[in-house]
Amino acid sequence: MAHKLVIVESPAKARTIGGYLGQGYVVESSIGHIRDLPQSAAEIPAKIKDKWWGRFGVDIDNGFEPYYVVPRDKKSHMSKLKTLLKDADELYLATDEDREGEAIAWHLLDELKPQGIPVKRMVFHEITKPAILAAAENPRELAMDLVEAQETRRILDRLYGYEVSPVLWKKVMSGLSAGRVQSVATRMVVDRERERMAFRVASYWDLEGTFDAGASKEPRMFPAKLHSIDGARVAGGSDFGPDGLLKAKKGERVHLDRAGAEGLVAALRDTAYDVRSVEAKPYRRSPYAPFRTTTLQQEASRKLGMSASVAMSVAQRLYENGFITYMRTDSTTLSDAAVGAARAQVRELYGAEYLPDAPRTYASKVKNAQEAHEAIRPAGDSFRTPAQTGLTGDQFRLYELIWMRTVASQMKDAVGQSVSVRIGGAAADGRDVVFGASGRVITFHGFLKAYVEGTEGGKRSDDDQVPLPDLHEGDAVSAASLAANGHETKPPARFTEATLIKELEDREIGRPSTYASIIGTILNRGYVYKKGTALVPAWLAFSVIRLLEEHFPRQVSYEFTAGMEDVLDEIAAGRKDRESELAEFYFGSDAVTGLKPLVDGLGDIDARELATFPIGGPDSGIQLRVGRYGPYLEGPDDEGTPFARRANVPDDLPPDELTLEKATELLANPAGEEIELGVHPESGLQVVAKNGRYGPYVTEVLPEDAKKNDRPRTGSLFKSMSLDTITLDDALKLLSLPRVVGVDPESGEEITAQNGRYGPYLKKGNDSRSLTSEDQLLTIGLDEALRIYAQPKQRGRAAAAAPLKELGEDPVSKQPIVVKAGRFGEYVTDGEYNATLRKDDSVEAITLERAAELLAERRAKGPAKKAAKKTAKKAPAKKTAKKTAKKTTAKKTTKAAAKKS
DNA sequence: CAGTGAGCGAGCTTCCGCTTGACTT
Repeated sequence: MAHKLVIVESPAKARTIGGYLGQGYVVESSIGHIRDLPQSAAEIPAKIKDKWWGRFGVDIDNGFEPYYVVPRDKKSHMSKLKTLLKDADELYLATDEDREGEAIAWHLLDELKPQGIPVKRMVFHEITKPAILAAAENPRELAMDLVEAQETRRILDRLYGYEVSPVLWKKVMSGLSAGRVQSVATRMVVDRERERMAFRVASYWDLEGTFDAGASKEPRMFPAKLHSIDGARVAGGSDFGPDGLLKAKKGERVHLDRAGAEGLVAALRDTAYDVRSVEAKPYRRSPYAPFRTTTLQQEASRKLGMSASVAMSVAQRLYENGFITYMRTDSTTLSDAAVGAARAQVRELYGAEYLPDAPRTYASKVKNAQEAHEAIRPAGDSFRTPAQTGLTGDQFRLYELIWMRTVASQMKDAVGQSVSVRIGGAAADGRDVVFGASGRVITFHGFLKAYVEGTEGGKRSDDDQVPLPDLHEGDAVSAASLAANGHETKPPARFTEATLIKELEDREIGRPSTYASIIGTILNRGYVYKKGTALVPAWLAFSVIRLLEEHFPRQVSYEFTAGMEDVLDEIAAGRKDRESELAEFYFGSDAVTGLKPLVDGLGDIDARELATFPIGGPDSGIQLRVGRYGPYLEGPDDEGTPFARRANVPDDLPPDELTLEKATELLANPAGEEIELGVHPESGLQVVAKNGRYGPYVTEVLPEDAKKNDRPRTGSLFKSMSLDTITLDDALKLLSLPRVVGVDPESGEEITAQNGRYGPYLKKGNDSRSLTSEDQLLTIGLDEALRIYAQPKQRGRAAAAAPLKELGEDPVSKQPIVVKAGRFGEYVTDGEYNATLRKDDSVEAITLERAAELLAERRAKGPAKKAAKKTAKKAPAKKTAKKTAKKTTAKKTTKAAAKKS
């Protein structure tokens, strides 16, 4: 039976639209993008693997032509779509009408290759029956310029991420990442912390009083704050800069200290006051726009305490079950049906007096908004109240929030009056002193009756009312009480998930579908960690951001994405082209330095210097260094040699709390967490257990008068031991290592047993043998040791690893294939070739077919053994080369340092 | 950052955006 095939992006949307279109249409979804650049080495097509640009999946030499692949988990879905297309007499590409949606439509076309049937592009911005029917009636052509713009974005992000990340692997730490969005997000967090570190606290005092307007007034008492003295404003928090100094010129502000404030209180003891001025202004507040992704995330955080990712997954469930419209949107527009539903609900719940005459519309505040969807609102042509939904828990609370916000957006303004009053009097010493009071009275609540936005950090909320008595100029008032209060200025607050997302959106960085995952990325990389709701940058982020700022300033500038968006708009409009824009970004032009020359010219970045941060100024002799195992401090030892003593920095110590005082304290007690186990019966020294760079170990505490070259004995805990359970007995055994097992009667050499980097082993001169268990270190006797030495040195691990699984015979080599565990993880081998299991494989799930496939791939790369022999010969040379390279870098560093000094 | 004797299957990390289940517990 022939039908028209309609493809949208989301399965939930496909269900709804299928209902609207009815007979004759089959509506399916693409489930997002269906193709992408190859994500990892395993996905890169064989024919481009050897090209220098192969790892990007983009033919940089040939117009930046992308190589797209259908990822493995999308293949079955694509064959499903192909099957549906076979019986279709028409294809409607109904993906979202934005840059990404247009690209998905084109990918579908390019991959499905429909033969001999009409293909139409169908677009709509709201999922209502009339809108869908109208869209089906009025299809358009694919906008290829828009697709070009999307490809430019995609390729630029790939070049950025895959070119800059490896720089970090080499210079900072393996596995790190950089990207157009995540690096700027990280930079924001780091910059905020830098501001906090540079912040100098200012302290200031003021006076607060309760004033009495007389028995006839209601309210009779009201609060007021000191405003000015002899015509000069009293300095408050906002008058101080981050340097702790007054921003205003002298004379314009009075800076009160404690003595000044308390003196003024005393001088005002008998003062009579009168009202100097009363200024009333109308207060009017319009409702907030309906939710889009970012505002929903912010309010879910402020009011419901949900993280961005939790809010999104709860919203996803609401969407899939038909309670709300799509939750990843940058639009605040409501469909006509939604406006009607909201207005009906206002009339019903609050009455006609809360309903404005005309529907309210909200223009998008987001500059690069693509508006493919509606605002986030309750679904349907009439809204269900939260109680009518039958929802519970988080879904209920989030639905209620969305429902209230949507209804409130169609209500009248809140109106009232705000009043500002000045009260003056003369102090005993003749100074003229003015207090100020401000109040707000809301006479008509309007939308505030339904919805009040949450606030950050104690700011005044929209519906706060502070009533003042009805005062008039010249009225006499008295002070019922006066108090001097001390205050300190506060550094700028750290970002939270919600405020960082807001900042990113304001700067046009990131998209609704990615805001929550951006936070996830910078948390996962260890750039940032959470302390309560605050995002705190790790020292690692300081290193990385410093490198990026110094060497990729354009790419990590806050304006980079906004500039890119402008270019993409030009491409979408057909005024610029992909190739020349990407060429400028990658190779550079007269105006900008390209990414490739930047990366190629990085030879002598001094990784050491990047990771070093002076504490308390350059002359303190104390610095923080970011090492492979986390941050640590270097400071002067007892003889004053700078940077000679080291101490760990606790993982959860925020950078702005690492002051010179704190660093000195940490250096004075570098021990960290020590567990005292008791006294060594022979040496009389205290034995302690602690965590070190190589894991938990025990050691002796040397007395204070120990010579400088005295080193305490140490020993790693066996794997069977733990810091929680270790006893003094265990520790004494560990400290007894290395243990002399005996003397080889043949050579006269001593055989010792000890623990090392590769586990327990025996040592006789330069000849070593691995042991199978750590306990053998304590128990092995001379006879057994000699027996071990009698055998030839084992290749590989001491015990030949038994195969984990036998799979059967390889179809090509006719050899049995087995799975083994190796140093680099599990692998399959037929005895000649070895192939490591990929990410998606597991020992349990692997089949003979898959193993044969892996081995075939491996074989295709050429003879491993010959290659291995070749490299074995080459290897020493390579090592030497590396060493020389290191030396050269070191020399360069010294030169650079010399130049500087 | 406690200190330490090999000889081996290398292979891969990473971007941003668009979407859901697939897993396991």
